[in-house]
Amino acid sequence: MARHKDYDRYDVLEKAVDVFWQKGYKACSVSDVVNATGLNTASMYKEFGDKDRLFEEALEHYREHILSPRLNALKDEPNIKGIEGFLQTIINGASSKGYRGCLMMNHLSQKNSISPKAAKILSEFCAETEDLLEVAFRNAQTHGEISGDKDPAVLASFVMCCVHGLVLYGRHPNAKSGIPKLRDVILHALEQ
Amino acid sequence: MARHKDYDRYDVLEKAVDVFWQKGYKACSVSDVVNATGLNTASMYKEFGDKDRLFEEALEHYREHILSPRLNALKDEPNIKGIEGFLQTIINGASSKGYRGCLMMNHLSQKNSISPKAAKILSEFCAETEDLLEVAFRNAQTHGEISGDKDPAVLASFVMCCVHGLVLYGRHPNAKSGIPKLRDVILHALEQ
DNA sequence: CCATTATTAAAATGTACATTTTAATATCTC
DNA sequence: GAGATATTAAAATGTACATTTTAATAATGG
Repeated sequence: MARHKDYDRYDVLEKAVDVFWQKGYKACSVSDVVNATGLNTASMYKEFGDKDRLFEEALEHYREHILSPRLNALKDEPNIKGIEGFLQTIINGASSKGYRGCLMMNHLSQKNSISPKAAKILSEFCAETEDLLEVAFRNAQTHGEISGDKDPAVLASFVMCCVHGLVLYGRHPNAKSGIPKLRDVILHALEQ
Repeated sequence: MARHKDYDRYDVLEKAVDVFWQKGYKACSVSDVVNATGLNTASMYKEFGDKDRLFEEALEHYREHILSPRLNALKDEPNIKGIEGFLQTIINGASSKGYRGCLMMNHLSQKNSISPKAAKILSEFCAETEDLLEVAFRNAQTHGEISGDKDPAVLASFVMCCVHGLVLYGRHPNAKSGIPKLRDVILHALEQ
């Protein structure tokens, strides 16, 4: 048998996520990832195949370890409370200093530059989130937390749209201080 | 004296906007622009200096000929009607087929890849738009179109955030059909 | 129509990058 | 510890790209 790997796949992906997040797919070279991880170029290619696969794995890692935990709140409490908690998390992020947006949403406008599989990962995560929101809104309606007139699908779409907006709007350094105030405006749209 | 140019600056910029819009700054090579315009590489560099300046000029062209006309509605009618009209324009765009987002907002998540001047153009346009919205909201309040309790700056920030959201959310082919329905939800957030 | 100057076409330069190869080295099993 | 096999370091390959240069060509004013 042969020696063991000198690196940890998890650690490598953490760093890869970091660099892709910071620079974006096109502007992030394999060398950048190699430098950030300390890993050897050959090992990088042996482990991941090519840059596309590396990015796809980084996206999966990001979803699993960064995004999914945020959805758990929505899964555990599929009601208004869960929705408000979810929204608050996004707002806290978007108004925080050094905010870098979301690795996935940052690449929505670069769908043509990434691999089809990577593009699919983005789309599917967004769709999954919107589905969870819709379920939560439907529950909220059943329990009288929101008006029966509302369409849960439309509200889910609205919140999703706001999330996209917050994530992008949070990139304006000047706008940050106003972001927390948006919470009540957004929630008000759900009422009556 | 010497011969005249064989190309038209306006036409070149139209095409450049188109290609940068389609591919994004990093993924769009100078050759791409050269091919799209039919212009010669040397002429391109003679006319614009380098890729950064070309992109900056494309952004200015885009602002002047594509974005500014949309703001005129808001300038001409700085009130609820103007705001609703502005929002409707964004919604129509985002729900249209083959939507490519906004050349400026597409690059918000790539601010690190573009020149500082280009980044400034993005920021300033967004700030200008938000200012116009705030003025319109203030007027609307003065004329009793919205409640006196509301903070015009917060509402402007909210609409701006929704615009960012619509522009990004419109990139999901599946979400398109639901976008027009968001109009009423967004407007409802402004009421009472 | 000539001299001037700008525009062009095409090739050249140099760099950054994705990816591969080569050679050396480490460690696991037996 | 010997052999097998994987991991590494470092150099090499080939391509894409931003930018420059060279040489040829066009058209304008006098």
